[in-house]
Amino acid sequence: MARSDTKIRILEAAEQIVLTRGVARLTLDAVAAAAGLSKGGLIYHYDSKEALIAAMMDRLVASFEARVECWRREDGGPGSWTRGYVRASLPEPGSTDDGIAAREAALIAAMGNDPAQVAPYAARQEAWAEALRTDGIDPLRAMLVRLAADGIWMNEALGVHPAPTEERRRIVDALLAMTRDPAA
Amino acid sequence: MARSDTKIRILEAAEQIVLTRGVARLTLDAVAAAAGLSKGGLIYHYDSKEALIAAMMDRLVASFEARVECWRREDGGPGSWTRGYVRASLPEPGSTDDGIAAREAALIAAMGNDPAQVAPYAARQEAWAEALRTDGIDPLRAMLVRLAADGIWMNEALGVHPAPTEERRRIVDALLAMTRDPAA
DNA sequence: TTGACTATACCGACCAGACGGTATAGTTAT
DNA sequence: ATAACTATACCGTCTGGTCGGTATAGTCAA
Repeated sequence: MARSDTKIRILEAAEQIVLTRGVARLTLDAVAAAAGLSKGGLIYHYDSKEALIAAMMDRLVASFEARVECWRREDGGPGSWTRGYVRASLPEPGSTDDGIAAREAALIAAMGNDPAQVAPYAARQEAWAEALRTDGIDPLRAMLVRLAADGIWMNEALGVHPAPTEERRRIVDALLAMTRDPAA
Repeated sequence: MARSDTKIRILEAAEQIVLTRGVARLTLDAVAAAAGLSKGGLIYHYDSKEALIAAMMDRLVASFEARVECWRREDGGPGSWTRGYVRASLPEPGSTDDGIAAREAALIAAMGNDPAQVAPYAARQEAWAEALRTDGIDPLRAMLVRLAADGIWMNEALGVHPAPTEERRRIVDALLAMTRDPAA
C-alpha cells in the first residue's frame, strides 16, 4: 500500500465525517475508523486534533487556489480570475471535482473546533481582494460576483439550497456573464 | 423576576458563547454560568442541549423574518423585500441591531452540534425564494443580490472579512441600488 | 387563619460514557 | 538493523444528563 496516501486518506475521512455527521462527531476515534486505521496510527501522522484540522485548512487553501489558477489560465483576459473563483467555488453538480468538499469541511471543522483556526483562510482574503481588484474589470462588480459565489457555496455547505439545480445553473451563468459584459 | 426573561437570557448567553468562544465551548455548564444560573436551572428551561439549540434556531428564524418585514414595510414598492433582506442581513456595523448575532450563532451552533438541526432555517428557503420571485423586480437579479448579502454575512460569521468597512458600505449600497435600477 | 397541597423556578452533587492524548509493544518494507 | 508505520491498552478530564432537594408563591377547604 502506498504509504504516503495515508495522510490524504485521513484528511478525506475527516472531511466526510464533518460533512455527513457534523463537527461534533469529528473525533479522533471516528476519523481513525473511517480512514481504516487505529487511533495510534492516526496520531502518528497528525500529532493532535488541532494539527489534523490545520492540515485540512492547508489542503483547502492550496487546493482552492490551485483550482482558481487552473481555470484562470485556460481562460485568460479581463475577469478571468473572477471567473476562476466562481468556477472553483461552484463546480458543476456531479462533476468529479471533489475539492470543494474539502473547503466546506475544513472551514466547518475549524470553526467548530476553535474559531482561531480559520486564520489561514482569513489570511488569504487580502490577496484575493487584490486579485479581484486587478482583474481587468470593474472591481466592485468583481467583488459582487465573488460574494454571490460565496453565498451559494456557503449556503450549500450548511445543507441549505437557496435555488434548485436548474435555477442554480442560470445563476452561475449570470455570474460568469457579469465578468464579461461591461454593461449588466 | 419576570420568569420568561430567563429563557431569553439563556439564549443570549448561548449566542455570546458561540460567537466569542466557538461552538466547541458551548457546553451546558458554560451556558448556565453565562446566564447566571445553575445547570439544573438551565435544564429546567431547556430539557437538553438539542432543545436549547432548537430554541436558538426558532428565535433566529422569527427575528430575521420580522426584521425583513419591518424594513420592507417602511420601504415599499418593487424590490422592497429584497432590500429588506439585505438590510436585515447586513445592519450597519455598530448599529444596535444585534439580531444578526443570533442568526450567526444559532446557525453555527446547529451546524456544530448536528447538521440536521439546520432544518428550520433550510425550510424557509422556498418561502424566501418565492418572495424574491414576486418582489416586482427581475427575479434573477433579486437572487443575485440575496446571495451576495449571504456571502458577506456568512463570511463575517466565520470571522472572515472579504472587504474593509469603507468598501463594504459601497458594496451594500450597490446591492440596494441593484434592486432599484432596471439597468445595472 | 391555618394547614395541606400544588406549581414554578432553581440548585448542585453525582454518574456513565466519551474524548483527546500517552505509552508501548508489535509489524512491515527496505 | 532500522525507520516507518500500526495496534492496543490505558489515563485524566470533561460533558450531557439525572436526581433529590430547596424556596417561594398561590389555591382552597375547614
